[in-house]
Amino acid sequence: MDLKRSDLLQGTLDLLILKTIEHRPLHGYAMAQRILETSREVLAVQQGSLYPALHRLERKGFIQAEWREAESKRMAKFYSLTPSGRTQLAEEMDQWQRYARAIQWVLQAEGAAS
Amino acid sequence: MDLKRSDLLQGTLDLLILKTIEHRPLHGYAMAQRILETSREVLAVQQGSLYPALHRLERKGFIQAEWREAESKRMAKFYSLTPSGRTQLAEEMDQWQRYARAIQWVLQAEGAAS
DNA sequence: ACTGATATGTAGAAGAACAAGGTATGGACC
DNA sequence: GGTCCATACCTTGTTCTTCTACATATCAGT
Repeated sequence: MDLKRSDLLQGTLDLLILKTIEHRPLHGYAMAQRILETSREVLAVQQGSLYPALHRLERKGFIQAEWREAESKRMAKFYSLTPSGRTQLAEEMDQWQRYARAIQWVLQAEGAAS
Repeated sequence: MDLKRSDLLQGTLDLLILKTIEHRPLHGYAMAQRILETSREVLAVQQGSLYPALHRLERKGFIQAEWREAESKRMAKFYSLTPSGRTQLAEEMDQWQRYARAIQWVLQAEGAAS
């Protein structure tokens, strides 16, 4: 019952979103599917996390939206990276590598001297 | 001004603490130093994060405290892993590896088909 | 007597993610 | 025509973690 209730590492959602639309615009629903796929079913982004995050990123100017017709023939909001979003993506990738490496170091540290 | 104000990846602090006392008891202050060292100055655990985390972990039964004299000749609270804490550590290490790998997969995913 | 490193702690605020709910459209099937 | 499901968007309220900033005390050295 005291199980982890978090599907995501807090702080990585923005990075995942930005990365997912790096090469082409996508709508929210498709992003979640794509992240689930590329993470091999590990990272399940909830809609209640996704949409607020998209609005946050848009407000900060990192992504911009445009209504277009999706493959399904339904209207959907396609988000694409802005130039500032591209910069942000690069920074967040750096940060992630930095933290992940640092944590790895701690996990591999020797038991220490007596 | 919109800089990341987080020194840590949310959700990893417990893991770092548990790992740091895996082989010998330590007091809080020393844990923070040790994490800073082993992470090569990357992970700076704030005192306002550390002590509440220790109390949380103790309340959950993962660690236990004992007052002892530190090298400095001052009294300090030494925390050690309980059996249940050892199990928890193993689980959190698994989780971390799982997530880190998954995120790496997303970051390395191909730009996708047309 | 003062300073700096050691050592523990709390209060308040911010922020992210989650659970759970709601709305609506298009296609397929009966 | 009616029903169902996958698609697609969104919000509200809650929980949890961490941060900033502060408060306190001891010990060693000057």
